[in-house]
Amino acid sequence: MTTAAADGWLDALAKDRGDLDRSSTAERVADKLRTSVLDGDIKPGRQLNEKALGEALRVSRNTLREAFRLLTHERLLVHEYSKGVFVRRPDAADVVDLYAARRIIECGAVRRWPDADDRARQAVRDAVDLGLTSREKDDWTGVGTANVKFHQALTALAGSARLDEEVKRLLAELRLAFHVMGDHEDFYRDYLPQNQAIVGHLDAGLVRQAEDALLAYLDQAENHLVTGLRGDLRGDLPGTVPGE
Amino acid sequence: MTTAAADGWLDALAKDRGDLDRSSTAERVADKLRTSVLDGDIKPGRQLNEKALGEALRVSRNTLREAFRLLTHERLLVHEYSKGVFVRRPDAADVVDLYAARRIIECGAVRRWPDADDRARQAVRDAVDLGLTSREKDDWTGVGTANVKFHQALTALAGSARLDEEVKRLLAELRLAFHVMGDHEDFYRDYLPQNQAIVGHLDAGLVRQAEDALLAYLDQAENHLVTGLRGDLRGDLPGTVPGE
DNA sequence: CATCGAATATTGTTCAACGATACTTCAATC
DNA sequence: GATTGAAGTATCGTTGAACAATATTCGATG
Repeated sequence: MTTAAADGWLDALAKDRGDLDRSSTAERVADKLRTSVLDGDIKPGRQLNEKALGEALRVSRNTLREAFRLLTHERLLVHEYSKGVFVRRPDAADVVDLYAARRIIECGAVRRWPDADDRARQAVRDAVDLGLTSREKDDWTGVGTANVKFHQALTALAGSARLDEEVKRLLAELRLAFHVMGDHEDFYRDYLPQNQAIVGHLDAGLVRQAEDALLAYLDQAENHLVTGLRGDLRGDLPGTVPGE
Repeated sequence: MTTAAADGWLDALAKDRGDLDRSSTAERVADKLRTSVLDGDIKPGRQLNEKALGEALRVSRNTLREAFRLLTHERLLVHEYSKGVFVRRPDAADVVDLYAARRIIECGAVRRWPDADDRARQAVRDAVDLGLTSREKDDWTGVGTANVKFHQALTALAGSARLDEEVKRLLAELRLAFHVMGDHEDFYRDYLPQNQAIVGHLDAGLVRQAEDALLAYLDQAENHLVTGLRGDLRGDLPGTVPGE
């Protein structure tokens, strides 16, 4: 046995290496576009012109299209044949679908709290703590990201990387819905105490109550978004947007 | 109002139209490759040469690469930078991850049986019936597809198209695992009665028992696959495969 | 026999070109 | 005046070629 347990530094290197070969230009372009879309710099419904974007980012149309594929699969962009790609514009039906999925996944994951890995459980507590400290500093953006971390941590209780990926996609898509209805920054303010309560129940061993609290949160958040989107009845067109 | 509620035939047409614009060569190539991979015609671990495949399918490298992207996102192919794309070869860890996800999603969906749509419930029963008639005809391939349909129907109880898509991907990936361990065609034979039992419990209103039966099935199937894969210790190389 | 390095093969990326499709404009028709 | 139909324009879809970057093969060398 040359690969004894003592010299595990090889594995450590192998793990770090994962960030090295992430050098595909298409992925880098996708990263750039992803943040622009998620931050709301490119509004939902807006078309992404291949030629213009390619010239702006200094990449060829082909690589740009590969980046489009990546983001299309993440449901951040929609591709209409012979028309082009557009920033996704989720509607009320999408939000209902999204929350149906979240209910299944997150509640199922919470239920596995007793069987979950210790680090996974700690990550849930950490996410709530991060939200608390962010609130003390009046950093509401931080509260928002902490909330996302919280739900990702809940999902991770299930111990499936594939599920984690899917929830990541769902939450990113949800962020698009926020931008459609105009980005209320105070959205997460009311939900921090609920996250706290969920963790409290879990640490007390009351898994069922935690699940109910999570369900209540999801119902409330869904309702918030759906009513917000229903009130936003301007422009059914997927393509052009008046602004800019 | 010219578009009165009376003439809803327009909406019906609009719904059917969805199949018309699905005409991208990259997608058609992806369809072809997908069936080849899922049917086991292209073995897991095998590399897909761009030039050779492009000439065989009469498409350019660019479009072929777009097809690769699609299938890579479906986790049927893996892309190693500067080395090429290979048919995915799931290992035991993958199967464990896969079943962790299935447990969460399918059990959560089953639990929503009482709230589910009537057609969704009927689809579950139909899938079991299809399995029964296929078995009577000794059509074991049909039994296999019926089993897939059954679990997709269970998932559909949740009412989320996104969840349905994810489960579709999970099941496709699982099919790859079958091919890795050598494709036991009698795999589904033992599981048909279990599906029957699950539906029986559901129709009797015993949702909890149905969930337990589903869990038992998933444990059993996972174990089946994991032991099958652990016994298959030939070739860690992702690329070349001795055969052909 | 291990190592190094050249030759070869494959992938990564870009570009230019042309056909196909959708959108726009505007005239013709009822 | 509204609808229909026909150019014209802009964009996308697909291809082929080209070169750079990287991996693999294989022979030479010590």
